[in-house]
Amino acid sequence: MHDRRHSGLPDLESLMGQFHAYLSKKQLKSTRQRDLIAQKFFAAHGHISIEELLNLSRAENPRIGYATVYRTLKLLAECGLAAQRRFGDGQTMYETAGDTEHHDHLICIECQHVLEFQNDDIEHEQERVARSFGFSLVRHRLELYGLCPRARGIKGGWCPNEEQRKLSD
Amino acid sequence: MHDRRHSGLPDLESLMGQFHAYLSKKQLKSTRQRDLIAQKFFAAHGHISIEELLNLSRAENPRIGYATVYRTLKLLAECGLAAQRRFGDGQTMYETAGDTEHHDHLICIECQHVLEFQNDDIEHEQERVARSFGFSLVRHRLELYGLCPRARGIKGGWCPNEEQRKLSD
DNA sequence: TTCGGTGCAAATAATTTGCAGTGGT
DNA sequence: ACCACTGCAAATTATTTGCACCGAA
Repeated sequence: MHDRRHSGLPDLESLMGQFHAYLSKKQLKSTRQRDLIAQKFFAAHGHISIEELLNLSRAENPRIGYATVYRTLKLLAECGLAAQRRFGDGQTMYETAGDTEHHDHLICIECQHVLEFQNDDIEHEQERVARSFGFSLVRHRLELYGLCPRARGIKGGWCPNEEQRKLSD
Repeated sequence: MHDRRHSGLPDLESLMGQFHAYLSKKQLKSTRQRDLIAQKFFAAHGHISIEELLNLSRAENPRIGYATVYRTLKLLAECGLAAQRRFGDGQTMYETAGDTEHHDHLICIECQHVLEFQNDDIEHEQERVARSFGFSLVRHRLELYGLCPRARGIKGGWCPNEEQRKLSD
C-alpha cells in the first residue's frame, strides 16, 4: 500500500540535479553552502525544521547562518523540491516534495511524532469530490491526528517516537 | 452535499454555553471581553485571523487588546471550540470546531477562496488507515487545493469568490 | 571582473509575558 | 475580599533584510 516510498524515491543525485537545473535556469549560482544545505535536507527526506537543518549543516560547516538556510529553503520551495508545513504550535517544518511521491501524515497528539502513509482510495475520492464542485485538483494536504498505541495505554505498545530514536542512534 | 452548513450548525447560544461550562469547570471567569470575543468568533463561523477578530471586537469595545484575543482564543482551543490553522504563508487562522460538525476544505489556488465539504467515504477510509497503524483517530485536517471552474477558463464558470460575495451582501 | 551569495547583526512580525490596576464570584 | 483578568508595554521567538566582504561564472 505505501512501500512506494522505499522504491520509487528520487535519489539524492537526481534531486540535486533538479535543484541545480533550477538555479541555472534562473541564473543563480550553485555554492557550497546551498549544496550542503540541500543535501542535508534531501538526506533527511522527512520532516525537518530550519533549526535542525542548520545544525546538520553546521556539523560540516560551522559558519553557516540562519539566513542562508532560510534563503536556500525558499529556493527549494520555489522549484517545488521542498514544501513548507506548519503543524500544531511548533516551528515551521519543511519536507521534500518530489513530484513522483506524495504522502499524508498521521500524527500522535501525545508524543508529537509523525508517520507518513499513502492511500489510493482516499486520493481517488478526493479527485471525485473536487470534480463534483467543478474544480481540478492540483494538490492536497491530509493530516490525521490521533493517539499511538503507546499513548492509548496499550502495554508494550509501539510508539513512533521511540521507533525514530532507535533508527537514528 | 454541504448545505448541512445552513442547518445542523450549533447555534451561538449553545456554543457560548459550552464555553461558559468549560470556564466554570476550570474555575475561570466569564468576562465581558471573553464573551464579546467568543461571540464575534462564533458569529464569523468561518476562518478568521487574530487581527480580524480583534478589529471586530474593537468595534464594540475599542479597548480590547491583542493579548486578550490571543488568550481567549487559546481557551476556546483548549475546550475544543476553536482550531488553529495555518494555511499557506499568511497569518494563523482560527475556525470554529464544534464537535457535531466537521468539514474539510476545497481551496482555489487562483481566487483563494475556500469551500467546505464533507465526504463520508473519505472519513471512513481515514479511520481505517489510523487503525491499521494502531492509532485511534481524534481529528483530522483535509485540504484540497485546485482551480475553480472560472479559474480553469470555463466561460461563465462559477467562482466561489463571487458566490460568496453574493451571499454576504 | 562581475554580480549574486554569505554571514552577521539589526529590523520586523507574530506571539507571549510581567505587572499594576480592574472586576467576577 | 480574593484572586483571576485586562490592557499596556516590554520580552521572546521566528523570520527577513541591509550591508560589507567573498566567490562562482
